Amino acid sequence: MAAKPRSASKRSQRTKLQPIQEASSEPPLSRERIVAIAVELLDAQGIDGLTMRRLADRLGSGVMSLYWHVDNKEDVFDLALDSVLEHRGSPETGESPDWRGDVVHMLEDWRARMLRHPWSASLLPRRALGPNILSRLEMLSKTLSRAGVADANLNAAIWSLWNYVMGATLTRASFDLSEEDRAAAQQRLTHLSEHYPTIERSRLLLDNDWDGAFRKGLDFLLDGLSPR
Amino acid sequence: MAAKPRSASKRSQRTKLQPIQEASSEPPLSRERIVAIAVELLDAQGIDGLTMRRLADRLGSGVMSLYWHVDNKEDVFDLALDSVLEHRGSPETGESPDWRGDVVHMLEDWRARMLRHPWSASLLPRRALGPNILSRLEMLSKTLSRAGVADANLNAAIWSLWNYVMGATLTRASFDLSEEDRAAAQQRLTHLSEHYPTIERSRLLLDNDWDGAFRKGLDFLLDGLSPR
DNA sequence: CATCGTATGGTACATCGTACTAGTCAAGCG
DNA sequence: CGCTTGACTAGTACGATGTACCATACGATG
Repeated sequence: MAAKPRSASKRSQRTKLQPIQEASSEPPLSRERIVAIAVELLDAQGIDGLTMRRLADRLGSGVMSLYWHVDNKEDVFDLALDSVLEHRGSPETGESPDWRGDVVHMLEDWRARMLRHPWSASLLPRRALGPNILSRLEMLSKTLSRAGVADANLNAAIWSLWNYVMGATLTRASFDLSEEDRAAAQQRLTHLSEHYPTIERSRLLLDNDWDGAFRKGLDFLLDGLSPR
Repeated sequence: MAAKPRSASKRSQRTKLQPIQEASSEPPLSRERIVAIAVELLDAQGIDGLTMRRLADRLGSGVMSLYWHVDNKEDVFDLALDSVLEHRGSPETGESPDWRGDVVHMLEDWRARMLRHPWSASLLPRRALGPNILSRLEMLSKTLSRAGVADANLNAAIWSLWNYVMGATLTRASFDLSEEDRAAAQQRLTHLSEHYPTIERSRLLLDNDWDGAFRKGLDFLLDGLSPR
């Protein structure tokens, strides 16, 4: 009666030997393979490009076979997101004297990883507390604590940095997707410069130095966070 | 042959008089009515609860009639989002001496509006440069400029605040939706306190004072932004 | 009366996620 | 050896969805 395993791990505990799987075509299905191909598909076709049928096609399997390894499509999204946020805890946990540099480095890596897969930003609005995220939060917490941030401010400080990174990534990803919209917006804006004179003058929407702006804003925030 | 109007305004220019529309049941369709009901539906049923069929039902119209007023479902989402972000430019544009208070007030209003419609956060990842957002950016820009932020830092400052608000709203909305997940996470975390000792100790995931944390983080950021 | 722009809505279709069901194959056991 | 069992694969089918296409209705204008 093949009881469908509960939502948790049903991954092959890889008993003795995998049955040779002659070189014919496809390796056996596995969560890892599903997630990997899902990410490929998302990278290539965007968020709407991922359908269970396409995923199965690319894996050379039947559609319903996926559901043995995965609960549903939501599950695929969650796994794909988590795989993008991968983070191996730095081995030198916390004796570097340059705490600011450490924080900046970790957060820039975080942002860069997500921007390499722009669809990940639009998946953020779902619960996302996988081990990778927790590990990053832990690193933040430890470093800030070490830097002398007061305990009463610690949580607020962590969330501030998290929020900033999420917002910046989201903004960057969505603007990147629609370069022409931005042009159109600036167009409209120039046309309506009577309504929005200040942002028109500062060319807010034409400024393309996203990385620089991210770094600068992060510096503002860290300036404010630094214990005085 | 009834050329379908281009994507722009086809809204009734309300020629002379609407044809009485006897009290039978429904007022005529209009963009405004569609958006209003869409927001109701989204509030009640969440993002997946909005379907064109349901929308038409609630409006007492046929499904395809919607498409006269609206390009497609994406369009409905965009309009709904914009309607949530409504912003009437403050009449006292910029002579208040308390620039910090002005900024905080506007951003808190922004966040509050979005949290009143939690689905709006998950719509953010799309291009969203409607007039309401532009108006808020303009206000930010003007106020910061008045406060003495250097021109070279102005754009970065604006984006920092924007990013922070977006991230904070997104985080808050997604955590709010899954209270039980948070409990489960903290459970898992307590269990794995060896891996995440610092955030376990600071009870990061149990801290419920979102409003306070938002305000505190905003203060950090504004501290860093303030010209020295 | 004829024509046209505005507006409405029914039918139909392709596509989606996935429930249900049946199948295959290897390992364990009598 | 045959039988069972459990891990895994897959075809079929169903209900839901967005929307293209088409027919229609009606007031205003000629």
